[in-house]
Amino acid sequence: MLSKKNQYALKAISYLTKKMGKGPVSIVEIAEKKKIPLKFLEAILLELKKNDFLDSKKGKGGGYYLHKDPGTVSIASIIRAIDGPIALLPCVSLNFYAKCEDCHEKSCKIKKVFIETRDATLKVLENKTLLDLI
Amino acid sequence: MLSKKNQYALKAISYLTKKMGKGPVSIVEIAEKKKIPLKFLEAILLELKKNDFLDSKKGKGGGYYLHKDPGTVSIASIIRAIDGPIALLPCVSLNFYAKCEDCHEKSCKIKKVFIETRDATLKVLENKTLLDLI
DNA sequence: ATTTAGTCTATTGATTTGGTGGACTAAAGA
DNA sequence: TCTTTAGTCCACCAAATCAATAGACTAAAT
Repeated sequence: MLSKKNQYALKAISYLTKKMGKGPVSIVEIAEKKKIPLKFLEAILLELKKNDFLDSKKGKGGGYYLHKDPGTVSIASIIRAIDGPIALLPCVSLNFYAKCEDCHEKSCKIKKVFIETRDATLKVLENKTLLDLI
Repeated sequence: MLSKKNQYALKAISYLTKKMGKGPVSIVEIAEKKKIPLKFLEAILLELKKNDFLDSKKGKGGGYYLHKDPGTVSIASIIRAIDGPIALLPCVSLNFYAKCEDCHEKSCKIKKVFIETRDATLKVLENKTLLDLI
């Protein structure tokens, strides 16, 4: 399951996608509209900004906004930025690979099942973008 | 990602599937062969037994064994027994459904994406069985 | 009766999750 | 230039979960 943080992140960025082109949106507005704890959302938006999904403007009239073409931002990339691996096993993760100890069998059948699972999952998540959230 | 517990569970049950028909296998043997901490494995096997995946025999010559047709035991069912939900959001889980607060929009687009994801994932995990692990 | 092997309860240390509080900095506008 | 607005950064926290471990108990075989 995705963490609450990730669920909030998706709600927030989806909201910003809808509001795209209408100028920056304040954290307070997003928090109220999407019912997300303010300080928690603060941290989440900052993280999304550091991962280059969002940009922000300080001071009056400031806030966060999406600065990328929403059609090019995959849902998979957002999940990876917030929660990390999408694959169910470290040894089949494309972006967070870690070899599993004692899996000396050259062709681990467990691995095979989870590669197939990963591919099925990613086929959806890599091809869905922010546009699919609005 | 699957918990370590779940990874151990899969290794253990896969080992027992290979050894099927050859009588009970002791926890100690499984622990050594699959490099799983003994006491942790103990708890895991007990849980798998309580979920009716395994049966056991006490005393000398005892141990754990698979008592079901391995072709009928899906990988999805094992994951659910140990880690719980496979879906990425509570509100799209088939077996562990929980409604998400404040998702008053009748057709939540986020939900839609994750239903599709769930279905793609389950299409693999529901159709792979213990036979695919050996 | 002894050995073997599973069962049950409970505790534990480390890490992650889901937050909160408060000080600081940059920008706009009067 | 002062005030207000709004993002940034740091530090901390309680509760839950994870990954085990310890030890006493029970059932079966010889």
